[in-house]
Amino acid sequence: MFFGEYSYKVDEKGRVPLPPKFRRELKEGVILAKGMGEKCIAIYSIAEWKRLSDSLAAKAVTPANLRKLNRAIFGSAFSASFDGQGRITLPYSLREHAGIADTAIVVGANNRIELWSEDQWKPEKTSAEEQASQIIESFGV
Amino acid sequence: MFFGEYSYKVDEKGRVPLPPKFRRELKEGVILAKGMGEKCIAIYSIAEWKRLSDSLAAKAVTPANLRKLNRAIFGSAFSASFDGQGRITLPYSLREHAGIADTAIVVGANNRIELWSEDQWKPEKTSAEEQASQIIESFGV
DNA sequence: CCCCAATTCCCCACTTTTCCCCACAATCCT
DNA sequence: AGGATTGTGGGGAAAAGTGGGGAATTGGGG
Repeated sequence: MFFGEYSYKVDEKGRVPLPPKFRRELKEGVILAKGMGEKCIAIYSIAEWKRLSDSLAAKAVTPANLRKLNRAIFGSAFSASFDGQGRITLPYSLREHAGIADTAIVVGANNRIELWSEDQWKPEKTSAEEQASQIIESFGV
Repeated sequence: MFFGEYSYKVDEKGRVPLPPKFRRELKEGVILAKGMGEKCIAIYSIAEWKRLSDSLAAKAVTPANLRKLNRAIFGSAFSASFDGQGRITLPYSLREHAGIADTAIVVGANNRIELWSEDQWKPEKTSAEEQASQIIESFGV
């Protein structure tokens, strides 16, 4: 389970550290993927990635459908592992998709870690918090 | 279950003690979160946090909705544990959100502990007491 | 086929922050 | 009154954040 919000520098080589608490759950490496629907990078543990892609594949009804799905899912996914300093290297295509230049906001989101550019994260954060407090108000959690 | 109101110093490192009575229920550590809607820090036991986040996540209707909700819930949460002196360290972002500088008011609120700055707490306290007495009146407890 | 350039990967180094331990004064309980 | 617990402060060791260098690898061009 991942939580918390952190800010890290991305160096010229596209390397970014993850919080130590996250690393401890990800010793065997990670899968990087485009954030589906959002302009961010999604990071999964290997196990979680398998679970996700399996459950997605099970939903494909026709073979053509499945091939297309596989292309979308696996085509934008990369595996990565940590260097001695606890950093992973972000492929250029993903950095570009998320608009990440020299600073990355690392957000724990339960079963997933997300990387955002500062500019994209600010509005997303406020709108997410608005939605959450609306739900709290109306359902009285 | 948490009761009472206490006042503690927050030192330069952002550490704050919790009342011994609270600590005894929280030996396995705590989850710190933003008080949604209020300018305070909310503290939960691990078990209570899981219960809350699960019941919130259950309210999401679409996958995009759930992703956003997870961002708000998990993104603003941090885990913390006690040092040998019974203190926890408050992340800077949470201290800032609550406006806590060198003094924290610790308030027991049933399933939750809240940390307030002195300035924010005073008006909140009076308005909470007013509302409480109104509610009690109208329900005739 | 060989060589060179560009990239990737791994290691090293430095600075800052965090974490854990120790210390002392005040308070509470017996 | 005395011992144990609690509130508060600080120091030092360890870890984390950041930056860079050089060997290994890859790909393309001569």
